Amino acid sequence: MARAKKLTQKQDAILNFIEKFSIENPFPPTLKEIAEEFKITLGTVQDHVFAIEKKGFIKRFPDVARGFKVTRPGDNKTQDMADMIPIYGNVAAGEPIFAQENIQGYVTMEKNKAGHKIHFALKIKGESMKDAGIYDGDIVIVRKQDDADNGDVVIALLDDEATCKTLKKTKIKAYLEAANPRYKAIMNRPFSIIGKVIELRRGYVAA
Amino acid sequence: MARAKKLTQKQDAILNFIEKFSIENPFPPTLKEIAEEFKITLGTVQDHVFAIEKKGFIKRFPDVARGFKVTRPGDNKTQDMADMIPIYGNVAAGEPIFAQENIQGYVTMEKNKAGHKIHFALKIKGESMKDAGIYDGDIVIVRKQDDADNGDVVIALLDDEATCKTLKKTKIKAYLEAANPRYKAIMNRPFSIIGKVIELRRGYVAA
DNA sequence: ATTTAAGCCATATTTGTTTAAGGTAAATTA
DNA sequence: TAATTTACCTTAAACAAATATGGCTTAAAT
Repeated sequence: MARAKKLTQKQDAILNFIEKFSIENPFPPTLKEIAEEFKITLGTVQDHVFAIEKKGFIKRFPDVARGFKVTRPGDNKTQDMADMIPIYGNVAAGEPIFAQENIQGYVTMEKNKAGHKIHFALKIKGESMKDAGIYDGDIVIVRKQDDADNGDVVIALLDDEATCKTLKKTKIKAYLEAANPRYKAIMNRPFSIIGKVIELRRGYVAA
Repeated sequence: MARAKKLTQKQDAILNFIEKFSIENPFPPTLKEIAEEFKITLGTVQDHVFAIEKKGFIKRFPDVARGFKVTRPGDNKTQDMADMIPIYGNVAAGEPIFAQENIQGYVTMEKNKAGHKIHFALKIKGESMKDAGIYDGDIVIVRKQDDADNGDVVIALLDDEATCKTLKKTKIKAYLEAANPRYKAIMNRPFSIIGKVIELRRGYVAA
């Protein structure tokens, strides 16, 4: 079985350069540009690139200018670009949540292949989800959807206020549960789900 | 004032192709590839590309193969504001942490705040920081630095293994503390700090 | 009515980029 | 010890790709 061999130091450095270059520029480098970076000759770069390819870390497109593709074994994720998605502050009841004035900033997120504006972010207020590791001030990234599965952490609209809770579904009914013993479950009030939490982010840099 | 003019249908189609091609391949197309796609000649493509550039939707790099950059005047929020930083897996003692083979993926991060390659990300293993809201499988974003303040969550090198702990500093000595009563503080072993945790990310999408 | 822009074409030239083919030396592996 | 791998080199040739000219037609703008 073609097990992925390890790269040598030099090969690793060159792979690094190719990747960095590809991120900082809209295209991969040429062999010559690699040669210049490392102050070696074209022929030497050929050898290195060939070796790196043989070990399976890049794919080459024959006769194609800048024809590299970094294919780290075990990572099929195409890292193209990022989207900026808005962070909405938690607002008082009655006020519109998705208002332009309510945007507190942006976070970056890997671009999703399909949907476009289906994500947004929300700043968490309060301690009701503390036992699920979601703290006051944390930011959750939400995928818009009007239903979710049992046990999902969701953003629900409750009396016109957005709240973060765990969704519980029984055969009889659905309800919202906090992750903090000091809060009780919300059983008999109407709510609607506006999205599912797909990621949590917490900053440690002092405000 | 050079206001951004609108593209014609044809120009828009070509711009779209360039963008799509750049996403589906690791490099932008050549003029010839565009010509083949639209069944027009090279010269015609030159005209179109020149027009598109003049209207500010792409940037061209002179004499550079595949030297395109799509710069839609609308989404300046997208590209230039994010950096891709690598996620390193937690490795066994003795093995190099910052090796290419150890990169498990990438996360996006807002650019600037600080310098360039001073950030990396690490996947957390274990429950030792659970009471600080850092769970197994979470990803922490780390700023490289060899010292930190009392109370900072840091990544430390302990017997050649990277570990996430809270740094405690007394007048007498510095030590590492877990955030889980089942783990005791690491008091009398040598360690070095490799970075400070500045952000936490947790994915909720099913594995 | 003249100019400008949009779409097209063809050909030639220059530059960019990859590929080919050979060689040297030191370190590692069989 | 012989064979392989790594890391370099040089030179030439082939191919890829961008650029330079120049010319054609139609529709819209001044």
